[in-house]
Amino acid sequence: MKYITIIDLARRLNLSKSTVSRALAGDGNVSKETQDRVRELAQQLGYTRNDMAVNLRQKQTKSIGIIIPEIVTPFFMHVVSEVQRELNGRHGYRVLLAQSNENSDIELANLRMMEEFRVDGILLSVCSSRNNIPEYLRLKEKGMALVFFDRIVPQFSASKIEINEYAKSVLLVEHLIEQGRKKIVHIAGPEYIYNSTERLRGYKKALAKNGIAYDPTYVIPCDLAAEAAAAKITYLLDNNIDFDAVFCFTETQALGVKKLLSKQKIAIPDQVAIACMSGTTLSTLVHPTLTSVEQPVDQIASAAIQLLLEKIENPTAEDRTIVVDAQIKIRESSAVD
Amino acid sequence: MKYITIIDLARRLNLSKSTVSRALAGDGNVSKETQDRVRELAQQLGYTRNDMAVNLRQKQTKSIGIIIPEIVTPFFMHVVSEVQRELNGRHGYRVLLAQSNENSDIELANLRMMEEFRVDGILLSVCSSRNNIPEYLRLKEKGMALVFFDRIVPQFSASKIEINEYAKSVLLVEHLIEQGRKKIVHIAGPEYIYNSTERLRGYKKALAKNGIAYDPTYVIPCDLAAEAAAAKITYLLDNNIDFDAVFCFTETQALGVKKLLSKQKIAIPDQVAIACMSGTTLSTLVHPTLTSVEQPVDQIASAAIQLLLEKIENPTAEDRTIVVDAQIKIRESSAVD
DNA sequence: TTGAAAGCGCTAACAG
DNA sequence: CTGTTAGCGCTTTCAA
Repeated sequence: MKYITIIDLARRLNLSKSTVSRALAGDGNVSKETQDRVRELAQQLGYTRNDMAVNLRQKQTKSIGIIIPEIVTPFFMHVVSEVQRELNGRHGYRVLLAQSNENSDIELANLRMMEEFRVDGILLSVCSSRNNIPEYLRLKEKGMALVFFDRIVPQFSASKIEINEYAKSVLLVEHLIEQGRKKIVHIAGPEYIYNSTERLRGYKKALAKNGIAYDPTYVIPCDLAAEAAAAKITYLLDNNIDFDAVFCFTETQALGVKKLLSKQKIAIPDQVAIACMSGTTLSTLVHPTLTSVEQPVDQIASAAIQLLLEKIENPTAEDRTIVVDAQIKIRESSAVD
Repeated sequence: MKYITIIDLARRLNLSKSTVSRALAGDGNVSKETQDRVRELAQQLGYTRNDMAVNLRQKQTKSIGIIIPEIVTPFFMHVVSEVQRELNGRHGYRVLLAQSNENSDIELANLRMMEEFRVDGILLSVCSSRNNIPEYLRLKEKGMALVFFDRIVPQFSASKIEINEYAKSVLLVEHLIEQGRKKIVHIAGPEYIYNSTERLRGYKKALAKNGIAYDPTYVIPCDLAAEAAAAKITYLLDNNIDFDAVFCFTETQALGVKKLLSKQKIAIPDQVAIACMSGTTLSTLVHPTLTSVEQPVDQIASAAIQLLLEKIENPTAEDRTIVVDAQIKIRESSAVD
């Protein structure tokens, strides 16, 4: 594939390549007339700038990396897609994506890969808030623009987009309480995910606010799989521990719980309500009894871009945290919705 | 961020940069001893090659683009993720992703963007099998490596990964028939998506094979939204058209249908069974009555990579089509599953 | 086995 | 306003 270069243009116009370059860049130091001539020919010949050459010269790659824990949750993909759109279009950045499959080792490999690709910055949502801290530190000290989002690392100082999981959680649990639920089980996320500890905090707060005693029996840490959540519920049933609601960390867990309760002929939501937070189309379509919360994807994306570009432009800029206070919209679907 | 270059290495070792380059490349024309010295220092100083320089020199970008119609269906993301992993790892390619949001104009913009980024090849799953054909042609004639997958364009000659929708469809419909269903509605996809016409063909074939008369009333073209599918079913109900099964084009449609039937107090699957093809975790967890089919994601990904690299290496290579005959696994969930 | 030199396409001093 | 020159980091002849 033969591409037109500024040299081609220069030759045809009897100009030096510098002038052509300037004309194309809209430098100002070039006569209106030549500028027009150059641009017209460029247009006509279908010239497009060779970014590799520019980047080599400029010592940047004009590309950024996004690393997310997994790709099945539509939330992440929505953010990625939005960031991509914005960064491709307005800023001319290439966006490289990698997913870690909830595995810190893969995450590490992904970080290394991005570094090898010499991306100008990395948007990161972590698998675990402890496993790769030394690597985050190394990158940061090396001057890599590194911005965390959603799954952040609380004890690591960096720019972050934090989602107010605590507030969301309080709201959701209070919503259950308002419906008369008092024995609310919390299928929590693993403690190495910060979001999960925040949600737990919200859960406790909601109980306290409403004068319901906190019972540790009702809080069950659990990994992210549907089966794991189902197993926890089975345990409760087997031990005759009574409950009237289940608040899950993830949608997947909620699905697992729902499946199990159905199998046990336990009426949803008459006997037990199920809740989780999520912003997916699927879940609201699907869960007869699911209360959900919407994530402000666009806000998150644009905040992430802002902080990232800030760091890219000025690597020594101060770290900033933007807390996205979700437009919390409780959306209760009826049993047949 | 200061990076070590071969010149740095050369200086410290009193060698020319050519020799260093050769040593690093494992050229062979360099003494074992210098080779070792170079490599050791490189290792020690954390040298990594600057791909931009290489690519500029080599006149390629070592990057490919993937354009998919949407990102919500996990199937696409699984393929993307797999291609990414493989291409990043083994082949050192960067992978750029873009989604067209089921809109041919956006798809066109995405194609243009990939071209501007000078990707070495494009993996494409189209929105419509007619709207952008002139653009596909232009790219192909320009020498761009272009490989279609899943959502292909039958009348356009190019390398493709085709999924045997016909066979899958026959199987699924026959499965319904075996259960005693005779009045099977087909909520079809729009005719500008090839896969949808293939599935329709399969539907007809299954009926014919089993001696069931084909009734056009039962075939309802429908766009991809859940609401659209629900509306079609409403129409059938309002007009007292009797049916005992619904075979949908997409999972989303199936969800819409399910929702509507529930609302109308129609028992699933006792009165009406719902089926669609899909390979998502969600759907099997979620649909009490859904029969699904698994997509061989890895096969698709590796076939796509193979054809793409083939075209990149030799742009004049003949077009090839690989038909992926899904490992068709009917997975029937019980009502409480 | 090694080095010197050219060049990929572009930008940015510097000079005129 | 325009041209000359140098150089980003690397590979690849061509000579030695």
